[in-house]
Amino acid sequence: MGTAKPFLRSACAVANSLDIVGDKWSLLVVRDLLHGKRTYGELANSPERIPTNILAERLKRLEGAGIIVSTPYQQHPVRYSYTLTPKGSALGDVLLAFVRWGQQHIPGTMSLGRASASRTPTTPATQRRKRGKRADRS
Amino acid sequence: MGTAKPFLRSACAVANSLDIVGDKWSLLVVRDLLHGKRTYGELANSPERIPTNILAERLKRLEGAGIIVSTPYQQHPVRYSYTLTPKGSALGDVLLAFVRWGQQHIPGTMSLGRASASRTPTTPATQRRKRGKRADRS
DNA sequence: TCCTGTCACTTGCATTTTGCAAGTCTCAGG
DNA sequence: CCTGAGACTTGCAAAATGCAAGTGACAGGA
Repeated sequence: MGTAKPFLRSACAVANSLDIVGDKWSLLVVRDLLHGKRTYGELANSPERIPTNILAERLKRLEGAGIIVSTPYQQHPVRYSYTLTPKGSALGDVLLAFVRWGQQHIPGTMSLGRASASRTPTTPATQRRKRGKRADRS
Repeated sequence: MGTAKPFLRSACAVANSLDIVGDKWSLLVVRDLLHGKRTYGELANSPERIPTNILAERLKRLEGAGIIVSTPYQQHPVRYSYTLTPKGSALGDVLLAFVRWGQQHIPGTMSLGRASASRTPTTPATQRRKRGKRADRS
């Protein structure tokens, strides 16, 4: 008997993509991860101020969807470091499309850093941000 | 001088784009419009079956955002025909990025028609679908 | 004329999903 | 012991979403 409902809404790639990352926060988390952020705190401190409960839920969802992986970087209070899988990194192209559209059609917006794409002659990768600006000495 | 808060969440182009089309339905409406659908009924009959109240609201929102325009094609019971503005058509690139990502990473998905982009050597535009009137009771 | 049907929306809720604030846990430092 | 920071959880109140049914204006037929 048939594979039980393979798709949520239809077989359309767009519809299915939106079922995974089609909300207001998921792609922003991916953007931050693409920019090198790795911890919960770094993600929570992005300028958009994602509510912490939503961040926690999105991280679980994205992991469940194979877009990110979490690896413990500390044991006792288990703490995870989040990074993109190839599937997640591939969303860079989508991000880039949004950046281009936004910059072109929403006055005043800008791309805070680059969104990494296959081979695009934009942003000469001249950005080097020191990580952990508040590297607590501990 | 009111502190004209220009941005909802931040100046990031991605965040602002998502504030406009970052929900589960808006981009599907744009997709259909890009595929040539023009009336409320055609949009409502897409395979994803968007709830009619949401469709009505999205159309208003998209028009308010300058992504679509509605022109009456009939007077007495005023009926509108919806079409994309250049700003809306430009979302084709975002759609295309989603299609590519979906096809690559979500097994079984496909692009129902093409999403129109600048210059991309994909999908030789070989689809011609006639609008059928019988949809229910199959 | 009256009845039926279609198209394009609206309205009324019930269910979900956000968002905000505050709380919990664990460990470090003083 | 006390305070504080990091990483999450929990508790709701406030939207947003989804479903079904309703409405208004005709077109077409009996």
